[in-house]
Amino acid sequence: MARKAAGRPQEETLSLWKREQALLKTLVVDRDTEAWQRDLAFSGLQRVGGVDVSFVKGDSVSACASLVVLSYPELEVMYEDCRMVSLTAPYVSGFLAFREVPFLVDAVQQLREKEPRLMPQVLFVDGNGVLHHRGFGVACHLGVLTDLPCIGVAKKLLQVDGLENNALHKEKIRLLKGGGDSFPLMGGSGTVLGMALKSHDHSTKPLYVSVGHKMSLEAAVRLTHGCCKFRIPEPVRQADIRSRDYIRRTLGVQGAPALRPERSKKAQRPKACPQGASEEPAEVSCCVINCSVKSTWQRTEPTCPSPCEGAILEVHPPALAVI
DNA sequence: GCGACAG
DNA sequence: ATCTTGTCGC
Repeated sequence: MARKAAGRPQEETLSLWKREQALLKTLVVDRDTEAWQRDLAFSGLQRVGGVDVSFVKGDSVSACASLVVLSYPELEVMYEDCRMVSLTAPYVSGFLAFREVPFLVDAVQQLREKEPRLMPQVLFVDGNGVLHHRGFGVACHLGVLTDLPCIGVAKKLLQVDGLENNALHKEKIRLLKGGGDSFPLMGGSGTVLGMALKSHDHSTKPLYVSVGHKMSLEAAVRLTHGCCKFRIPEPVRQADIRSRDYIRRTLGVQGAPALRPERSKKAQRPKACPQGASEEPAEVSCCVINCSVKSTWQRTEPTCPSPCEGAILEVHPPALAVI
């Protein structure tokens, strides 16, 4: 049963979301905080993570959230966690995080509790970081809430603060010679918001890299290039492939195209395969912990008839918003 | 009516 | 994000 998309949020909700973004934005660290980030070979970096959310085609509510961890520099998958989720917030440009980030935070929290040794040292996020309407895209949001270094990687240019995908921009793209070449994306205020990166030699379309959290733009661009076997950085690419595959396996061969949420419970088992122990991946329990952030959407729209002001009393890394 | 629009 | 097969090229 394909559920309908939630409509556009009320203006009041968008105001609350903007306030939350403004508050959390003050916690973003846009410089290198780890030793490996300043090393030319990234020595000390062993695990890179990627997250993604894939959707069920006729359904804008059912989706698969995935978190993968790859070894660096080999880029082999060490950990994979896919789970079906029901999205409550609609997609609104500029507010992507309110739709997807609660489930990604949950996935990181699971990993932190069950397999802390596999915690990635940096997370690649499908979407922008500070290259955003209000300087706080999904990569910043996830970074602040998890306290992990994050890199925003978008496939299309978000045209904000004077940035335009115009003829001049396209010409700059055409002038990129080989993989690793990039040019700065300067906002109207004179600030460099991100970089357009040719992720490998034969890629026509660039990647738009921006700082998410706890990492400089220079290191973010260099590491992104270092994680690209193909156009899309391998951590995000694997998260995407595996989440889509998970949906196909879960909803595919059943005959009836109807969604069966009860089946997903059985399938909720992330596999951890440290050091290729055996062919059979170790089972990891996967109970969902309700200690992570409730989305503002869930707090205000369906459940709170009276405006609960979305007051945030306390924020600290990992910055978990508390009502 | 027209352009914009991360995922 | 998703709708969609084969096809052309390295």
